[in-house]
Amino acid sequence: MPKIVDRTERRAVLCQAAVAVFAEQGYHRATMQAVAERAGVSKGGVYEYFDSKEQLLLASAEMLLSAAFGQSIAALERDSGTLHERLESFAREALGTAEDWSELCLLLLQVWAELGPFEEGPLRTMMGRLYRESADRVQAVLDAAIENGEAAPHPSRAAALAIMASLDGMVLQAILVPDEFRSALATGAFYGWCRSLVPVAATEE
Amino acid sequence: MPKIVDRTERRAVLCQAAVAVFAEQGYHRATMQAVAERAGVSKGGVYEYFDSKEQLLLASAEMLLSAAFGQSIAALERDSGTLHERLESFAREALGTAEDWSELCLLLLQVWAELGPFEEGPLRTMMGRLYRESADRVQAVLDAAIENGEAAPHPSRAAALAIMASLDGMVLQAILVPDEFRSALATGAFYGWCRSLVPVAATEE
Amino acid sequence: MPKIVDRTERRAVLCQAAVAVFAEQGYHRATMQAVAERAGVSKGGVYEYFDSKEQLLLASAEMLLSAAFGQSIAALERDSGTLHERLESFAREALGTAEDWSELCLLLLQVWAELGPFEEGPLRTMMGRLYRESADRVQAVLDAAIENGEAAPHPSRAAALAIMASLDGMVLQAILVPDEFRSALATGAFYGWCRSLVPVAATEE
Amino acid sequence: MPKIVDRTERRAVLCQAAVAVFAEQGYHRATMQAVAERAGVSKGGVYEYFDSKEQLLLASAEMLLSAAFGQSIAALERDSGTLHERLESFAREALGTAEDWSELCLLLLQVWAELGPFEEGPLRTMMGRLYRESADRVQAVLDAAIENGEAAPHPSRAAALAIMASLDGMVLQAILVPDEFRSALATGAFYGWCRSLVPVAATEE
DNA sequence: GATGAATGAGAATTCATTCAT
DNA sequence: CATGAATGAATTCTCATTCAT
Repeated sequence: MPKIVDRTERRAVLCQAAVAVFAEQGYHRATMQAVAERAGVSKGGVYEYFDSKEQLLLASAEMLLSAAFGQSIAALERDSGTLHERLESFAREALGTAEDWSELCLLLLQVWAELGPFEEGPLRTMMGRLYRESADRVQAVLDAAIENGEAAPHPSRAAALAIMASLDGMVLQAILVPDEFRSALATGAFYGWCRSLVPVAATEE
Repeated sequence: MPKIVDRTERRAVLCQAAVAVFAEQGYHRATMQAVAERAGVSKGGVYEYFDSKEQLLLASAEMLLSAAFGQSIAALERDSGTLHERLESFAREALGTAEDWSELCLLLLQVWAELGPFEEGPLRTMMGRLYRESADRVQAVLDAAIENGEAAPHPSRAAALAIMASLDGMVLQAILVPDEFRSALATGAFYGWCRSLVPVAATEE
Repeated sequence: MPKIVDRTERRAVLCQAAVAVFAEQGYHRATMQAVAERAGVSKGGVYEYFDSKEQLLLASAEMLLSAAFGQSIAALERDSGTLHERLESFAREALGTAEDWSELCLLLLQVWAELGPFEEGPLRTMMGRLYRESADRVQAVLDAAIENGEAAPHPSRAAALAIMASLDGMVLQAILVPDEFRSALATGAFYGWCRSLVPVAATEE
Repeated sequence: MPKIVDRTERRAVLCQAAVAVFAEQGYHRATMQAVAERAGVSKGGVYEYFDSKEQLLLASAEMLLSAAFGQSIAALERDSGTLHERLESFAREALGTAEDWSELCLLLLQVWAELGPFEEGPLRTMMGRLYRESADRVQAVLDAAIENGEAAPHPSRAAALAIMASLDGMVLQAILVPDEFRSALATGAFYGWCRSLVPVAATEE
């Protein structure tokens, strides 16, 4: 009669611990020991659920990032509200509040550093997929807005990528120049950028 | 009479080797041995010029990044040409050609990952200073353009930070979704974003 | 259920190995590798029980020296026998037999060399405490003997320190001029010195 | 026309520097660099005069110790004064003043630690010779005193070795329990021990 | 002779991973 | 399943020694 544990649940707990520790100490400086302790399990226990540190990073990153990206883009895909309103919601969701955001930013930095210069690798694949999917969804929203005349016709892929790029640039500002980041947040700067990148239809102005 | 060596020159050579190796393998995976070999010196030789791996990263990053940032922003600060022309030059300089750019991007990712969540640390200080200085110089250009009526009055700090953020976001695209990056480059997307972020004066249009 | 190990027992085994290796090769020449091999564990295994080589020396020295000092002084503190008899027992215990003694001497030399010129440091503290405690106990025995008239009244602290000093001087002779040491041992020289340093009461002679 | 330097003079300067550095930092922690700097020469320069660090220790120790031992024993060998007076002079010379003494003690500790458990080795040979010569000279003084009736007949070799041992024990106290050492010095304890170890002729008392 | 840059053999220490219990 | 003791490869950094100038 083996102890019944929900493996999925357990993996999630470990991922959360891993995210916290990796964000705090950096992926390479963090030890499996530290992750295990944070999760309240033994060092060896982690290996019941993940084959290696690398896989733990992969799973942790995927869990956190797909949730975060999904949530913010969902705000853009809502049925209700004008495009501008939804862009503003998106900006608010994406940048969120300082605490979670900070952990997310720090983990992103760690993941980015692990991408490496080569095409291969599961981390690249996952991150690339996430990036493209996110850009696709943003672009779809923009295309729909162009379709129904809310936005002026413009290269929507470029705009989508510009929005993505700005968002990532904000990640860095949050970490590197937090005071500038906070004031940009307060003045709604990121939302403003999104707006500038998406020309509205002439009639709507 | 000891062997004559130009210590500054020597440090530069080591930094170049370090940049290449750190970009290629990642800061933590790279060994001092590998850097030394790349530079054509012995393991111990590196320590004649840098006290630790950390200091090597700091010096390497500072050397590469201040050169790269300086060069591209200089294009923006030129006397000749319209603001738009200079923005385009800036974009071209900043994104440059694939080879050097790639190394720069990869090193940036490594440096970002080393920033850590704490306020302290020489790497943070250096990077923060570089970031602020760059933003300051971009902003100064925008302010001058507003002054002489080339650009419409607008919050220039926000625009400067938006340009910086977009640029950093491009770094990531270059590594993470290189095909999208290349096509964005081909269509002059980054330049377009800079333009959208800087509203021109009504008369000039 | 993890492998059951008695950590205290394990530390003791490692200390014994460390004592042997440090005595044989000298503290600085000895490698952690060598200690580990002597103890039959892997290099990393030592670090499960001691944080550093320095701490290993500290623990090893404390274990060996407190045992050795304690044992010999205990012979002096016995209830039975005259002061002279107990001084002789003490001398015999302290100088013991060649084998253990030699290891003890060699380790002492290593520890002394690590004391350094500064007041601070756990090794100094431990050794200072051990020295004072030993001197205190010897002095207490002398005071008791003065009290009950077995020994003539005399500065007992000075005598205790003289005995300690002579003993340490013997350590050096054992290593440096072993033949003289052995003949001094054979003629009971050290015991004789102790006697000369402790004037007997007039009536007892 | 080679620069004329007095090699013997130069060696002496280097030895003095070596003594200071070895005493201060310990033989193994001290670097040749540090010794060279203290002596005001270049790192490579030391090797003009000594083939290795080990030889530098050997020469330094011999220079310092033979001078120190010689000087104090000379006080014992003087023609003028009673044995007791000369014993007192000896004690004063040997323990000297705190500063020089401290350096001497610290170097002794370092040398002792380098003796190693084996019979061979130039350091052992030198130190053994020095020890025996010193003991011989002390013994000769005692024998002469016995001869002329100043001291009672007694095993003079044992007394000489006891004096040597006590002296070495003082070295340790000076380093390990400096406060006890200083008070022992103030009360003339060491001289007292020497006296107890050398029974005077009955008539003299 | 003197210099100090360069070398490279080591040594302490860390930590992902394994596996006996 | 879970534990945590043990492993050992890998890495940073040190420093005695050499040698071109």
